[in-house]
Amino acid sequence: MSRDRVIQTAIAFIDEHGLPGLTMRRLGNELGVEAMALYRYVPGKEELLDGVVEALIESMRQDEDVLDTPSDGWQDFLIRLAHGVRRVALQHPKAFPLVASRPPEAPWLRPPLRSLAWVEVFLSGLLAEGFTEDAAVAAYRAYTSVLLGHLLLEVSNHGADVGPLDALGEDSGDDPEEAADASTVRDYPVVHRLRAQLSQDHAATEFEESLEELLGRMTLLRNEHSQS
Amino acid sequence: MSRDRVIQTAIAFIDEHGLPGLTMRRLGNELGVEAMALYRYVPGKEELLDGVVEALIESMRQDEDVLDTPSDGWQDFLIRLAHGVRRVALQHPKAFPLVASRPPEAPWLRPPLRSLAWVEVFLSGLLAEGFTEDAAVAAYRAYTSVLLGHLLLEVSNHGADVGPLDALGEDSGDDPEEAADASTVRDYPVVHRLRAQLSQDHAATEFEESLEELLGRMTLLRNEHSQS
DNA sequence: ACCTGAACACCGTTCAAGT
DNA sequence: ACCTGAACACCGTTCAAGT
Repeated sequence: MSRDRVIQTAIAFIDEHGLPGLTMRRLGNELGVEAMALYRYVPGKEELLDGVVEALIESMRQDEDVLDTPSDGWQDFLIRLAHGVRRVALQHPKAFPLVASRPPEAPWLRPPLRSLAWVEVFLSGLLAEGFTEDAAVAAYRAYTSVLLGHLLLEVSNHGADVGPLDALGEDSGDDPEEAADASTVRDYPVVHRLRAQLSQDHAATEFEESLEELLGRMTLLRNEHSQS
Repeated sequence: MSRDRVIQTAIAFIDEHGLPGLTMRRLGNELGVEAMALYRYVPGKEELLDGVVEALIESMRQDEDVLDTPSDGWQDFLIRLAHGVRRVALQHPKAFPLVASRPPEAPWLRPPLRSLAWVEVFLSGLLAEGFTEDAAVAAYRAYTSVLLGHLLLEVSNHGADVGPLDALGEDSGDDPEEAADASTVRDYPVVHRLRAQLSQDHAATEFEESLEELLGRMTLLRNEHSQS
């Protein structure tokens, strides 16, 4: 038993049962122990969740496709990092919203790149590639904003169920074909007509396009001299 | 007493005490009634929160600067709408994350524009302005993604405190000057050096810039013939 | 018609006590 | 050193009972 085992088990539990299902008592049970025993390894549930977030983003360190430092240009570097974050999000769709919703340690540690270690990697990578300090910081802000918006939406279309409360064994219930019941949709003719298009999943290509756009914006940033 | 009064009181309560502080029992108390009385107006806490989300975004209807239909071009239309959403987010920073985290009724009702009514307004506005159906749908996706990413980050730097759990009367504690304690920051030289820049708040101008970029992308979308 | 009291099955967390 | 039992102060929710 160790802090790390507690946190890894919590991640597995969230993946399987959803965030609202995670309980100190149930997590203890999963580990073959009473809930009170967990307090030896973690100060409380809040800190457990912070540990989960940290473990998730730190898990990118094991990802060989994510670089510590640019080796083939800053664009390649940022693309690899973005895909690394996306992989984490898609592997843990029910846990990822925690990365967005836990209060950050500092206002400038922005989800989803919210550890000092990764911010350091990001900024020093760009500086090494010729970004000014102001441009690197501006790039960090734009980058996190795009990743957060896209991944949160993508993940919510997978296993979301992330609200502050929700049943543990919730059976998905309604036929997906008629979610947001049809009688209401019919009152909105354009939505009704575009139903098919709206339901299509283009998350992957949208991600690539947003990323490309973002890199384009950064190229401009990089070549500006002053950044207000 | 009415469903609406319950929901409005819930919003005010969240604004003041934070999301984790909201409890059926405390909300009843706020209304001078026992918790059990609320169940006459709302089926449960889940539905209460859904009602809060709906009330928040529907409150934009009262906003005179937000148009129902484009009157001065689609760009003006979308800019007004974006500022309307941002105003709601900034007026209710502690409640806004609910808009992002409640499971959407359908996968194509994307936060923060997650009501049929507003999606209808959005899409029919763009169609009336010469967008093809595919372009309008693609625009909806890009637009929601940008708004969500930016506003969630902006709001989390205001009154966030939004995690699934948190103390009610949490005293903000640490000197903001030294959040994420300094001894650790010193281990990351670039972050340490760029501390000042990282702490600056450029949310408003970043918002305008992202929006401008987004509209630029949409102009291209609008002029394409086929959209895969 | 609207609200309440009492109860149920849960929570997170503390702490003295066991081994 | 590590875990447990019992307890405390809360939750959301149900339901018979009050007025």
